[in-house]
Amino acid sequence: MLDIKYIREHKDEVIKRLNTRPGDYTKLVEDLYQYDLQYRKDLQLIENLKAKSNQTSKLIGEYKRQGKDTKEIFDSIANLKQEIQAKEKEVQELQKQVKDILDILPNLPKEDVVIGKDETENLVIRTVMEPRKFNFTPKSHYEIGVDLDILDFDRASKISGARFVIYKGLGARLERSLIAFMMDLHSKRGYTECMPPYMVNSQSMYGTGQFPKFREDAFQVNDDRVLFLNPTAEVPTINMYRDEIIDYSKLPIKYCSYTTAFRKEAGSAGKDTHGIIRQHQFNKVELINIVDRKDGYKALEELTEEAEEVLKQLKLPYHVVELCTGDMGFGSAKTYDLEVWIPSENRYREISSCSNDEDFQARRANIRIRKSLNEPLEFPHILNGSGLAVGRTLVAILENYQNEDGTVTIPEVLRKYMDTDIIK
RNA sequence: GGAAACGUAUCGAAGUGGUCAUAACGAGCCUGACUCGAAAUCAGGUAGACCUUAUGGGUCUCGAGAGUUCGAAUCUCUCCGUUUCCGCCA
Repeated sequence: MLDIKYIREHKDEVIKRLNTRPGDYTKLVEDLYQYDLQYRKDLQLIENLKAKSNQTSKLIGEYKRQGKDTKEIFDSIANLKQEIQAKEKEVQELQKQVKDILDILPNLPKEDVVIGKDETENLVIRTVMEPRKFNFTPKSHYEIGVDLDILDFDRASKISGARFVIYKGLGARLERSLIAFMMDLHSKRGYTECMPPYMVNSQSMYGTGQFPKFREDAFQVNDDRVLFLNPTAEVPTINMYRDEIIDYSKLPIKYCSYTTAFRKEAGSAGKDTHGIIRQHQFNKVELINIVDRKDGYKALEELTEEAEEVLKQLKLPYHVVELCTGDMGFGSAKTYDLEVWIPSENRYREISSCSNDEDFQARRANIRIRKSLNEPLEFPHILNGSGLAVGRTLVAILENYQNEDGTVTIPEVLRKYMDTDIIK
């Protein structure tokens, strides 16, 4: 959520910066500005009335104790009450209009982020490892997976429908090994391991920015209460601190959370229908940082390098892309994507997205930092990054490590987890 | 699943319709005094949000929401959560 106070004083700048994202935010921000202006005007009015009413009500108590007559006071208070009630509805309505707009405004892109309309204008920052030259035509991961009988799409669709898969045999073990490998790596480097709940409430979905705008992409569980399947470990991990005041000495807070993530993939019908690139259910190790606002961008570089370390150790070719304003997520102020080389597609595909949301989520989730007793509370910067998407990492391994005879060599760092050096 | 109790500040806890909500009483924490230093003791201080032409003034918050009332932490309803006992279960 953007800071309403900032919008009041920098309306035109806010419009200009938001409009570097897709869509036109001019009217929305102008409306917001007007609603807020009227809201504050009415709020003052009503607060004055309430002050008067509070004072008068106190008099009743005193008069009664002293045995005085209270009729006059009752009359004057009845009038006040009517006035307040009439005005209160207006104020609440205005307040709701302000909040409704604030809820759906995305974060301001950081000033230095490259301005562009979509992913074609993203900026490649660095490329690590040359893609391997194949002396045969590389197969796709789903061909490899089916041929080796480690991925089963047909039966998964019998059980659950489209966009589900069954990992079998060494496929299942590879997925499990990757999770363990990633968690081991990050926890050795200062991240606290975390396995949060897979079902979250709507306040949590609001706190990290999924709701209200992206409600249609969430799986909803309707039992005797309403819960949502975790769409990314970012949601439960960051919401651990919702409505909490964190002591400055606890910073930086760094978690690596492993969860299965669930997404409806609403609006991506027809995209990546083959294979496991885009599933309703997938495993992900997520890195979360909560840091002082002055450290946010240093932390973004470090977090990105931490995610890159996974690819480096697996010896997978990748590049780092700075997303342009047109391709950034809702809450992000600046994002680096890691894209891994996919031989069968002859291109790089996203395998991690590392963002600094600055105080956008902190403000929504009401997470604050106390530096000292006589300083006002501050919102921290909150960062998230995949470290990595496990299913897509498995895809990259199957494809990049495939051999001409249809077998797949296991990357060295995974062999102790896999207990074998080849899938055949 | 059955039964009951409870939700007040950092924690414990009092308050059961106005006179104690910045909030009693304990504890913790911070500052100062005493001390070579520490402990002990003593003194003071220890919410947050919002509005405001602001060395000041005001509104809101007792799990959340709604209701009754001139007035609600206190009474009523709904929801959420926690704990205990029984049942069931990995």
